[in-house]
Amino acid sequence: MKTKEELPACPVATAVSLIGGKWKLLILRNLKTRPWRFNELQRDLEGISQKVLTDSLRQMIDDGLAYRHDYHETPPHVEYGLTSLGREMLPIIDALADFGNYYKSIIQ
Amino acid sequence: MKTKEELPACPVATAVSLIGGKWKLLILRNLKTRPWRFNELQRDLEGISQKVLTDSLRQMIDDGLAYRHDYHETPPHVEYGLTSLGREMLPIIDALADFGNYYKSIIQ
DNA sequence: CGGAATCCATCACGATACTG
DNA sequence: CAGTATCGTGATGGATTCCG
Repeated sequence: MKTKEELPACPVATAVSLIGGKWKLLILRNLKTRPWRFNELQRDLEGISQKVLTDSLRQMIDDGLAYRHDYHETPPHVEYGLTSLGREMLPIIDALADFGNYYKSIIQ
Repeated sequence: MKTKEELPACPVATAVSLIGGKWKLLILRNLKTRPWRFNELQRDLEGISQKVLTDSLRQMIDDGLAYRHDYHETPPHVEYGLTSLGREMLPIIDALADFGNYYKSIIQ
C-alpha cells in the first residue's frame, strides 16, 4: 500500500498509477465476476506471461485492490479476487466497457 | 481510425487499446474542460516530452478522440480538443477521478 | 498447480538539437 | 509557438528453465 505522500495530487493520476501497465484493467475485468485461479487467469488473458501475471497480481495486492487466498492443498490451489477497495474500481471497468461497445458501434 | 477487425473482441480491451500508454488519460483529463494549446499542455503535464506529447495527440486524433485546429497565425497557434467521440470517454475520466479521491481518502 | 529465477528483447519514453 | 529529427535508455514485458 502506498502512502499518501507517494501519490500524485491529481485523483486521475492517482488512479492511473494503480491501473498502469498493459494488463491490470483486463485482470480487473476478469476478477469482477468471481475469484479466479492463477492458470485459469493466464489462459483467459491469452498472451500474458507468468511473470507479468505474477507481478501484476502482486502489485494489485500490495495496492489493496486484490487478495490472494491459498487453500494449502496438494496440488496447490490459490484463488485471486477483489477486495472491497478493488470493487470500488468496477465503475471504471463499466465505463470502459460502455465506451468500448459504443466505439465499435460507430466505426465502419 | 482503426477498423472493426483490428479491435479486440472484448469491449474493455478495445477501450484499453485506445487509452494505453502513460499519458493519454491525463491528456483526456485536461482536454475535458476546454481546448488546449500545445505548450500549455506540455507545461501542465509536467514530465512529458514534446515527442511523446506529439505522438500521443496524433494517435488520439487518428483514433477519432481528439481534433487539432490550426489557426494559421504567426506566431503559430494550434489548439487541441475533444471530438464528440472523445467526449464519450469522459465517464471513464470521472470514474477514475472518483476512485482516486476515494483511494486517497481511505489510506493512511 | 502455482509459482521463482534468470535472461533477453522491444519499444515506449525521454533528451537534445534544430526549424518554419 | 509548435513542432521535426535523431538518438539513446530503461522499465516493461516475454521466453525459458527449474521447483515444492
